[in-house]
Amino acid sequence: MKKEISVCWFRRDLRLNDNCALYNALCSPYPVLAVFIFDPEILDKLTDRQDKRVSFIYDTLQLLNIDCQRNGSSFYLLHHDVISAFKILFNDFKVKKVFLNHDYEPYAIDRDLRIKKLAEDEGIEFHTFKDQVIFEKSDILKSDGLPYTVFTPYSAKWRQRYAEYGSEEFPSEKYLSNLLKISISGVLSLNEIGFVQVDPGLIPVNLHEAAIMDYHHTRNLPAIKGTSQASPYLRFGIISIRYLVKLAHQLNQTWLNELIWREFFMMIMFHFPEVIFRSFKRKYDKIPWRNNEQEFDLWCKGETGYPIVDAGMRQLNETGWMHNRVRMIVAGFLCKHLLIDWRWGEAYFAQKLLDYELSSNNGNWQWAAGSGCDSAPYFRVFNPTLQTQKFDPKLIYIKTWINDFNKYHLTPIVEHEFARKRALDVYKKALNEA
DNA sequence: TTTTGAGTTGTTCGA
DNA sequence: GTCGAACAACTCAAA
Repeated sequence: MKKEISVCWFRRDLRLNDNCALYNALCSPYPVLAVFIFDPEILDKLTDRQDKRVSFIYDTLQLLNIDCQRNGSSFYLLHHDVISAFKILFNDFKVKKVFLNHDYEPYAIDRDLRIKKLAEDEGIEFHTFKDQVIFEKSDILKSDGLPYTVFTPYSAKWRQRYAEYGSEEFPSEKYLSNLLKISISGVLSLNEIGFVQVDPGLIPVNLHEAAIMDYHHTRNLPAIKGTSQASPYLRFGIISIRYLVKLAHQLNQTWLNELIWREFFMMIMFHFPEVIFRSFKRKYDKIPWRNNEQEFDLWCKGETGYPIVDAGMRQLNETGWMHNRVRMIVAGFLCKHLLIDWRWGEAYFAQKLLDYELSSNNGNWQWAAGSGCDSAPYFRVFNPTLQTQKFDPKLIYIKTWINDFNKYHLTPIVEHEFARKRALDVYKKALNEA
C-alpha cells in the first residue's frame, strides 16, 4: 500500500521558513515530501559546467536536507525533465496534493501548466500560491483596469496597498514535524547532474539596521558595502521577500523602492512577455546597432580602457556580482558608447550574474538602452570619467578590481565625446524615422 | 473628454 | 565656480 502524501515542489523558494506553498502543504492532511527537480531544459542551456549558481542551489538544498533530516524527513532531489519527474513521484507514492509557489516567467508558466494537467488527469489536487512577491500579476492595476507602465504611480499604489493589507505570514517552520518520515538513500550528486562543484564565493548579506538606514547615502559608492547584497539570496528565495519588505518598510524607503522595482519588472514581464525579445518601446528596435564583436569581447573581458567599466566587468567575471551603480555604467557604455544591442549585454549578464533574474535583468538593460518602459531618456549618456569622480573619486573600487593598476595602460576603445555624439546622432535618426 | 502634471539613478554648455 | 537650460518631445496617469 503506497503512502498517501502531499508534495511540495520547490523551485525558486529554497527555504523552509515563511514559505507559503510549504505552509499550506504542511497544513494539508497528508505528510509532506519536499521535492526539487534539476530541470535539464534549464541546466542544458548553461554553458559553464562550473556554473556557480548550480553549486549555490545544490549547497542550499544540502542545508535544507539537513533541516528535513532533523524532522525525520529528507529533501528529495530529482534530475529528470519535469514530466518524467512527476510521473516517478506519482508512481512511487500515492500523491494526493501538489503544492507550489507561482513563478511568472513564460517558460515556468507553461511548465507549471503542463504539470497541473498531468496531476489533474490523475485526480491529484494542484495548489499554487503567491510567494516570491508581495503583489503579483494583476494585484496592482490602474483605475482603468490596465497594468501600470510607469514606475512612480505603480509604486504609490503598491505602497498604498501594502499599508492597507500589511504583510501576511506563513510560518511553515512551525509545522516541519508534518514532513513525510522518509530516508532517501543514494543522494543525487552534482556530477550526476553534469556539473562540477565549485565555491560560489558568495558575499554575506548585509541586513544590519544601520546599513539599511544609510542605504540612500551609500548605495552609489561601489567601494563600500552600502548595498545589502541580498540579490542572490532573494533570487533563489533563500530569503523571504516578506521579511525584506518588512525591514525596508520600517527602515528605508529608498531601499523599499528597489524591492518595488523588482516587482514592477516582474509585473511588466507577466503582462508584456514580448519584452524578452523586443524593445518595450518598439521604435528602439529601429536603432542600427553596430554590434562589433571585437569591441563586445573587450567589454566582456573588461578591456575597454575605461577603468570604471573594466573594473565592473572584472568584478562580474570574478565574483558573479557587480555593484548596481557600476552595472548602470557598463550597461550604458555598451549601448551608447559602443552601440551594441542591449540583448547582447543582457545575455552576458545572464550568464555571469549569481543574482540573474530574467525580468529584472531585462528591465534594467532596457532601462539603460532607453528602450524600456519608464527608462532613461536616450540623450542621457553616462560619462565614465565623471561617474568615477562622483562615485569612486579615490579609485578604491577601481583598484580593487584592476590588478596592478599602475600597469594599466589600455587605450580607450573609443573616445568619450566622439562616442557620445555618435550615440545621440544614431538614436535621434532612428527614432525620428521610426 | 480634456486637461494637467509628471516622468530612478546625467551631461554639457554658456551666461 | 555656479546655475539653469537644453537635450526631445512624448506618453502616461489621474483628476
